[in-house]
Amino acid sequence: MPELPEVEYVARQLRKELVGHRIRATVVSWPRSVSGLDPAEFATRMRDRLVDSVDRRGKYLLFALDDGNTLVVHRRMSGNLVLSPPAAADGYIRVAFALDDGRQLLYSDPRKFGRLALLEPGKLAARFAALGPEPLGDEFTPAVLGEQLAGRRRGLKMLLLDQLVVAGLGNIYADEALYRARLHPLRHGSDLTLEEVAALHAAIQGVLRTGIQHGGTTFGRHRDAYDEAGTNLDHLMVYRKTGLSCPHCGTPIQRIVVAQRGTHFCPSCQQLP
DNA sequence: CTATAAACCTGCTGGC
DNA sequence: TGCCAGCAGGTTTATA
Repeated sequence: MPELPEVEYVARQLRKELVGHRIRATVVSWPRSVSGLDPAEFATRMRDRLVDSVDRRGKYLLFALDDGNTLVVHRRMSGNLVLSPPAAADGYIRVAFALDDGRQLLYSDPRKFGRLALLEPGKLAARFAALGPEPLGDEFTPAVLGEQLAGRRRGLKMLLLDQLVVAGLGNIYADEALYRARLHPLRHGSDLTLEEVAALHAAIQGVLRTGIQHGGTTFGRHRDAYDEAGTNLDHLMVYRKTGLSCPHCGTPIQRIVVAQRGTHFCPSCQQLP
C-alpha cells in the first residue's frame, strides 16, 4: 500500500532515471486506469513529451512535461511504477510508456484502483490546493500540526488518515506514528497537550523518514522503480502485529477497527485518559 | 462539522 | 486437502 515513503522512494529513483528523457508511444490496456481523458487522446497528448522534473505531493507522483502539463499518478492500493526490463510483463500492466532510449516505464496494478491523469497547470493547482501540509516539508512544524488538530473532535487515527490534515500518511504509518508518540488512536485531536502535539509531530516525521530509509514497506506487492521490495517491514512496531509483544513493555498488541480500518496499538503504552 | 457506508477491484487468508 | 466467503485498504461519492 503505497504511502508517502513508498511514493517518495520511487520518485527519487524515477527523477534520476527519467528527467531529460522523452516518452514515445503510450499503450493503455485498462482504460479506467486513465482518468479524465479518452485513452487514445491520452496517448496522443503524451507522445514525444520530455520529462522536465519528477516530484511528489502527498501520495501523488508528479511528472512535469515540456508542454506545461503534468502527469499525475496515484497508485492507491496495488499500483507500481517499474522501469523495464524486469522480465517485463507481470500480467497486470495497465499502462506502458516507451521511452526514447528503448526502456519502458510500466504501470502495473492488479486491483486497478490507481489512476493516471494529465492535468493543465490550473487544474493541477486546484487539485492540490486543499491537500494538507507536507509532513517532511519546512512548513510542517509542531505549531502547524497543532492548528490542524485544534477544535477537532474526531479521533487521532481518523485525523492522521485525512489527507487534508496531513498529506501522505496511510494506515501503516498512522498506526506507527501513534505508537511512537504513545497516543491512543481514539484520543480527540483537540485534547492533546502541547507536549503531546510535539511528540506526535516528531513521531510522524520519524516513521516516515525511517520508511524512506528502508525503501518503503512491502506488504505483498509494493515494489520500487527497479522492481525491488522495500525492507521497512522489519522496522514496524505495531502494524499487523496483533497479539505480539509490544517492543517497549511486552503487552500484546491489540487490534481494533476505526473507520472500517484495522488499527493496531499497545493498550498499555497508548492509553485513553 | 461529523460519521457512516458503498463503490472501485483482485489476491490472499482463514474457516469449515 | 479444497473450496469459498470475506478481508485488505486509498479515495471519492452518497447519505444522514
